[in-house]
Amino acid sequence: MAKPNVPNYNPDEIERKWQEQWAADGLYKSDINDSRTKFYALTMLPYPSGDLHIGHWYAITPSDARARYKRMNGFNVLFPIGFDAFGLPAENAAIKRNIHPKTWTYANIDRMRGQLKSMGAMFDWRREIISADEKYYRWTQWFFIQLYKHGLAYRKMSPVDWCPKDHTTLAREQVVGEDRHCERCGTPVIKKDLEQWFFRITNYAEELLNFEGIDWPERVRTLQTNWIGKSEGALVTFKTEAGDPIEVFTTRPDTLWGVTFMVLAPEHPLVQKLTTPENQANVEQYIMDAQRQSDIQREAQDKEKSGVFTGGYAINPVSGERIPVWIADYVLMTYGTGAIMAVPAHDQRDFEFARKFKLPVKVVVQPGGSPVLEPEDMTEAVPAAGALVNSGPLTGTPGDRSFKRAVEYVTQLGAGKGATNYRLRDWLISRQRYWGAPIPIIYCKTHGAVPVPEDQLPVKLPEDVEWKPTGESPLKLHPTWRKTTCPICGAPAERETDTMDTFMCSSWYHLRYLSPDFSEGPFDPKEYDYWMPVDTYTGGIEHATMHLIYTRFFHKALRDMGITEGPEPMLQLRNQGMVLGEDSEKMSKSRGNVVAPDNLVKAYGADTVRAYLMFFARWDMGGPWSSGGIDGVSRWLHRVWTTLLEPASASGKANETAVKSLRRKVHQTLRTVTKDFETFEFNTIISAMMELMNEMAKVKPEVAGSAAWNEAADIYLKMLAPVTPHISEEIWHLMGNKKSIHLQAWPKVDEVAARQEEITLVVQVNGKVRDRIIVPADIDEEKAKAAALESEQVHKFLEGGKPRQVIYVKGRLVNIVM
RNA sequence: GCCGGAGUGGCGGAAUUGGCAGACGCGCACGACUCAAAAUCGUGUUCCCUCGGGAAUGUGGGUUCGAUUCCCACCUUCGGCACCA
Repeated sequence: MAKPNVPNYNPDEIERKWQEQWAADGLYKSDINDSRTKFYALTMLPYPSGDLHIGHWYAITPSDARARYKRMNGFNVLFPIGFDAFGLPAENAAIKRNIHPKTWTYANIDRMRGQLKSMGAMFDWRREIISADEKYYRWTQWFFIQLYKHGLAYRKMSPVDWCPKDHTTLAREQVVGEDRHCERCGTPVIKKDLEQWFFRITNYAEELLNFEGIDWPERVRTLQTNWIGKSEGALVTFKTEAGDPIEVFTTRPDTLWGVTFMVLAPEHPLVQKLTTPENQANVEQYIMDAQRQSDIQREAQDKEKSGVFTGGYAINPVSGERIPVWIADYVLMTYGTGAIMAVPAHDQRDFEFARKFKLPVKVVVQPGGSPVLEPEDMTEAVPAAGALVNSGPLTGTPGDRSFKRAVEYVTQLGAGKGATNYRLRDWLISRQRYWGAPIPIIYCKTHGAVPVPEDQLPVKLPEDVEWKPTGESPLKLHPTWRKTTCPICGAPAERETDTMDTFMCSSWYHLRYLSPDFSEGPFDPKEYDYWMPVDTYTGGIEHATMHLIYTRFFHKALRDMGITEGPEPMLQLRNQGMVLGEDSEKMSKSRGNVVAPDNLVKAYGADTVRAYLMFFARWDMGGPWSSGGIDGVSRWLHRVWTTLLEPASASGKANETAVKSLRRKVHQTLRTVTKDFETFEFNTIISAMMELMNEMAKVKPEVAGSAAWNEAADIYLKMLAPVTPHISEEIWHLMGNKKSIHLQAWPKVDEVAARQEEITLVVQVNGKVRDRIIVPADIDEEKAKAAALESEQVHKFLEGGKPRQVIYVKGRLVNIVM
């Protein structure tokens, strides 16, 4: 094995040693430095669930490697870490084990901090944040108050999704699946009416659709765009016979003359008034059924249309026709106005409803080229645009203008206007939970909801509470906590007992990293001016429609208050994929396919785990773990160790071509590694490095000791440093260097050395490769073609015939077409 | 149903975006070292073959001198949304 004077590669020992040394040297302190360009690399902060799992390693270590690469490129890099420490799992776990959520959470943080340190990442631990710390949530509460003062936080009674097991309100995004179950525990959710706090994220719907100037993955932009769900149409007001307005949103104002009935959501406020006595019983029954339906598991997608007639009528404002008003659960109170105009001829859902309840179908659009539509013959709706028919004064309007003319017409009539509707709803932030930041509001009999004065923040979360589930907000049950006085009049008053959604905490954590101990405000403006915006944000795609929309909204809202600057908080976003178990299934304890990083680090060392995670899959795709695959990476690092450290066995006579070809390979590799770091293509960084090591090991007997060899070793270690920081530091020092490798500059490509002097020209006949010839790289077209035609291999296939065409692709191939 | 990914050897994956398909690694086979094994090193490894070649990147078509790459249709699969008016 190793020669006597070369130590064995012992990852455990050197990793521990260097981690301590780096900490002692303060190697990774990131401070403002006006003489250097900043780079803010942010990775999504973990939730302290107990142990760091392989997914954390997969998200964090390649991000760390890239941050290190940026640092070696001269940037002053900030790569901070912290813990998203409030939230439901702490309460669930605490209940199960009968320990206080705070105890559980902070114990987990201590363990995970140690595990994070074992990664050897370049975190500046002075900047660590924990969102459950008082010094943190003081400012979460402060932001709530700013949003409140600027009219962006409001309270309303609202039917909310409620998990009967977790006893908490769920956001729409926390209710998943066709059966609408709780994201965390899988229990089907029920509805409950509660007074809740909301943020007006919908004010920013339009701006959130604009991704100009930020480099975010297409996928995330599409997810967010669909989530916001913009549609253009018109708001049109129908009137009941009693004169009450029923406003509807339609994307097809051109079909207004085709309305044959209206449908209200069962919860619509006008239902009671519209319902005639003889329909009362039916309507009430239907509303009850509909409510239960949302309570019980909902049936599959192709549910039969259901509904009942209220007995009431409305007047079509454009035609004056008398329109029957129905209620049905396919109309949702939460989208649009909770009422629709039904045009069965041109909308499939309305069509099915009309057929089922024998309501009339009236054709008002005749698509060009198809036979004249006859309502009684139709088997489905015809949603296409076309010239208007049976449409009063608009009859004959061509399809490309009918939308616009219809909007103009209802506007003139005073019966409506063009409108934009969004699927996005305001952000519900109230949680009837203990382990969160208390909402800093005081309710006074005289003054209503009063924000807690800023100098009284934080509103501290009491520790002596009953945090086990009772169905009430735990803070409500505390004997004294809620009792306080009104900040305005001093009269006895009560605190809000709900806490905030943890997405609120994570909407601004990137700002707190800037100055975690700052007490004059949420962040030190000096730090903000230097570090913001975030240059690269990395994390999971699962946050596309939650955290990543909330944090954009937050930034924009704060910008409008003059707290932040610029249109967006994060300039570039990249998502990593997921590491699956060896069985290609999602890792889970019940499947028994969980890969524990701690064990891997023990067995192979952190460097190997880091490199393997970068190597085994495309980072944005992820894939199944392979316990055999990691051996290949481990072998490679051992090879790096011995190849660079063991003295050459034979006395090398460095011949010129060997030196040249080594230098060429080194600089070509440097070029691709540099490019791949920029583009997050981590897997090909490792394979290029492996390839170069294979080459170096091969030529070592010839060139070891030469200047070219020393240069190769130097560049190799610097390229390795971001990926595997410990082994590269150790070899670097064993080779006699004194200063840390992590303070070295990224090497520059020597373009002359990298230049290929000879190339392999592929010679094809009719598109099939028949020969490969070595030619000078700068060969011109004439010579290349001539050389190709001279090839004996080619002659065999030409069979004496004359080429019809000869195609030359510079530096690549000649294709002879017969 | 709609939107968006993905489909390449036994396996994970590469391919400068229209130009040598299968880099790199795993696995496997053979060899060297060893009494032996492990480790290490070396060689080979898409399939078929009559050893001349031929076929092949989910399937079928198209454009092109040339297609993993572009276009059309379809299949499989993974995510997201879903009675959105």
